[in-house]
Amino acid sequence: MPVTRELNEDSHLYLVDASGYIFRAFHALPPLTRKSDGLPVGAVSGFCNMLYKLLAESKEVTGNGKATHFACIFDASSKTFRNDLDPRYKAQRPPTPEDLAPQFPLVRRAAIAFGTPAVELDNYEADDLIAAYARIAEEKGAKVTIISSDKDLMQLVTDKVSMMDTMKDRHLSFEAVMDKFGVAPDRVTHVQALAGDSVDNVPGVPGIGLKTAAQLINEFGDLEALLKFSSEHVPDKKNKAHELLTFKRHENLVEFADDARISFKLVTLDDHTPVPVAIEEFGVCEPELEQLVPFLDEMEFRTITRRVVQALGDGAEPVATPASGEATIPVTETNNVFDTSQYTTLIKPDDLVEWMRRAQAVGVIGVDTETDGLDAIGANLVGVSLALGPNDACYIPLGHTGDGDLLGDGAPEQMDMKLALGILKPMLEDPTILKVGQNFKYDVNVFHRAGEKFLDEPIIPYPIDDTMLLSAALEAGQHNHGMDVLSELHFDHKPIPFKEVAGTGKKQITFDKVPVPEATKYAAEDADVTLRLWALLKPRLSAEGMATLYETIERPMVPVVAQMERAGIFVERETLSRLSGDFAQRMAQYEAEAYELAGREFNMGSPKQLGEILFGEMELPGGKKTKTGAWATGADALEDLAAEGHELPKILLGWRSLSKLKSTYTDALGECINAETGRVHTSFNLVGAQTGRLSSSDPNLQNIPIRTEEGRKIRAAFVAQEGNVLIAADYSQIELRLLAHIGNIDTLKDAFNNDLDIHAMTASEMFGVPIEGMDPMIRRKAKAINFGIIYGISAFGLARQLGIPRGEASEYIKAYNAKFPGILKYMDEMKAFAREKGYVETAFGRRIWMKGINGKGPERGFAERQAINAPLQGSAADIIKRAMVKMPAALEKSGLQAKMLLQVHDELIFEAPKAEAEKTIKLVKKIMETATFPVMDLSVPLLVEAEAAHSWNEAH
DNA sequence: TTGCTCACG
DNA sequence: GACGTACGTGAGCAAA
Repeated sequence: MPVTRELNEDSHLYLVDASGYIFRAFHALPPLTRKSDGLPVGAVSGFCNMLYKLLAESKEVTGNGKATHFACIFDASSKTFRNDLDPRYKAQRPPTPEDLAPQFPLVRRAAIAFGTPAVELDNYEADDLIAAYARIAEEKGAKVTIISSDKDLMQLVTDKVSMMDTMKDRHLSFEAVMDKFGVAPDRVTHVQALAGDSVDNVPGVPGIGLKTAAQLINEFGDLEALLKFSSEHVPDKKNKAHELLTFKRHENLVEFADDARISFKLVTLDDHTPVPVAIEEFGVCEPELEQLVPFLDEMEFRTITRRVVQALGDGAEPVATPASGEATIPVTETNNVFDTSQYTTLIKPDDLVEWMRRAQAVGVIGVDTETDGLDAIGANLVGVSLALGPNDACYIPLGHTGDGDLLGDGAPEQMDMKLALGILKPMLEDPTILKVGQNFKYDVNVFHRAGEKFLDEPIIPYPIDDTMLLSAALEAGQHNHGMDVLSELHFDHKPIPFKEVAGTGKKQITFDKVPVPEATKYAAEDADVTLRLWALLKPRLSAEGMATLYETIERPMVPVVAQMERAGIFVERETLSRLSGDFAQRMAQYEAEAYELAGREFNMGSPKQLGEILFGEMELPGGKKTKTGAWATGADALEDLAAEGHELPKILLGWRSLSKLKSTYTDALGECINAETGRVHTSFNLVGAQTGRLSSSDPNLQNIPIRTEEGRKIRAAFVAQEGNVLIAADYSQIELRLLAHIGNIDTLKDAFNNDLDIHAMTASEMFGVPIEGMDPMIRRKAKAINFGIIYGISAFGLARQLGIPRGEASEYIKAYNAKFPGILKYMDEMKAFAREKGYVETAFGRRIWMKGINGKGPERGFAERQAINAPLQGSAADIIKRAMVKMPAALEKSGLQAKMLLQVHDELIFEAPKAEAEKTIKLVKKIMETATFPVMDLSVPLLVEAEAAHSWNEAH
């Protein structure tokens, strides 16, 4: 029990922001469940460890560090007086995760068990109580340490009050606050009131972020002074009222003054909150073993129980722990030693049942599937591997078809598929067991289909984590995220290559033919590596601030995209083969004409032979070499020649486009039609692009032709099935809109807010021509420039794109920068940010690491353009992913049958019953247009155009 | 396997 | 003053 003790100048009060800690621990620490019944206790465990460490340390530290008073402060309920101030406050908070909710009462008990008061007060947040106690302690001359990393508490920092982040083992002092907010702690609330907070839904003033807010407060002193100045000094047409107040900022400060005042109240902690327990009651005492040990025991925390008993007790062994005799090395204690001889092959159902029991006890399991093919939709399940700890992995052969007695022991070679899946299913769907995979979308689909086939109902693994997605969230741009790369990088261990077990080239066999002993080594190792990667990467998520991105965008994509891959899209085989024939005929004509002109036959598909003919034999002028010294025969070069009146290049261009369409699309796509479903099932790579975009392969359905009439005929072969329509919904100008928002460029924002033709507006501004009756060529130039901006423009690139001299392009860029100075500022900021941090960020916090940003020459220029483009392309990717994640539930809630089939970067394709087309379009548009909500409200509207039709060609 | 070319956003 | 460049992908073919 805490003791009563007066506070004076020698006192030191520790205040633990317990509620804040729980949330952070929950996301940062590996999930942990109580062995006996699966009760989730990860946050409780983290809390106990933290308390123990804190109490032990503060005992040892002499002088100011030593705690004389100690208390854990909790939120009492989710509703507080702030909700009455503004109903928006924290209104968008997602519901508490299921496996976190039961831990709150346990953490309160933990605090009490450690002999520290657990304090809370209805209608107030923990932060308010902390503010009140800190004030009281300070008035008595005591020192205060607040255990939290919550920025909302930073306003309390003084020379007596400091903060400590135990997870990062870091003290936050006056300087750290200055660093974060750009103002002294006592001005923090003023800055927050202006900048707002999307996490807590504090409105703030639009267009003012932390940086601007800090500048303004430093200039005007406080919020009221600033608001007063803004309302009293109306700027005139030409002159701003103050150097820091752009017209837009000034306008917003006047218009949203009330929001700012409300925000100020929301962010200001009430340090006169009535305290439910007198501060003198917080006197530190030794925890009482009689109270603490039973609690720790009940939680089944063996390690910490032992520690506590050794530190505080008489050396006696702790109370006996459950006698399960588990020998599993905790997954968190990974090492780099791999021993494939420890892997086991599971043949007997009883052994599998025992593994399921252990999975239950450990609470997290590495899972990998082996199949007889590469695509998750066509391939069959061959085996499953599991891992529960380093070198503690097994393989369950299920569909091996090799001849003979595979193990040579006369035992049955493998378990019955149906029986094994029946045992695995409850574990895979058990909400208290976390399934960890590498590229788990593949395994999700394999399990889904195997369940349907053998158990008459799908197996839907949940909950899951994906090491590939973890790696991409943490290190996009640094390397790719295949298991081999990650294993070598993190463990300096090269897993057995697939080729080693399956062979290569013609002799390659499918996995079902691989002898079980080799299959066990290969497959179990994959599960082992995966689980070790998880133990390494998962805790880094929160530590590096990437948990929200991963949990709200990346991981939820797995089931959504898996469903899209299973759905596939119907493609008319007849249309494709008719086109193939048509193209072949016309190519033959082109070939005949080309041979005639060249004076001999040659391979038109060979750039080498082509170069020799054009620039060697025919001696056409202007030939350029590629970097390897070969003649360049790309479309640009051929077009130049054609423009000079040469016939052969024209023919080649025509032949090339047909050849491309035929080989890549009309021929290849027909081969991709799945025999069972009659549809084409692409594979989406969730980490295909470092910017966060998806990529599509086998076949790539994100590059189906559209720009030419011939190409569109291919798109017309993608159709809805009888009674359905395809719906194509695409974001209009999303990257330019994001440029307007992120770069905070008023002219662009106004244009989008007034629904103007953005390219015409640009042209009008730059060239001083009216929008009405504009020359299409002028608009085209402006459009090219707008695109160029997004790509990190250069005079060279623009000149090439528009076919104009470089000097002219240079003039355009100058004119552009003069008219839209904000964009130059955006570009400089991105470059500077990338140089300093080594990465850039998207709107939703995705990080893209830049290689070579601090290098020199071309390498650096490349990285700089990337730094300009990546936040825009990546933010657009964030947004459409958010829409995709929300979509299935929204459709279901509206009772609509529509299925999402494809994503093409800024476009989603659905198939829906004809009768529901109208309603589906309406809903899809709404979800896509509001995808940033409630976390973010862009300063420009997002516009989605959607249409329904029989074919993809007509729908787009 | 590498380079070239070209389909898409 | 020259360097080299538009950003992000995947696939098929030729040529080694």
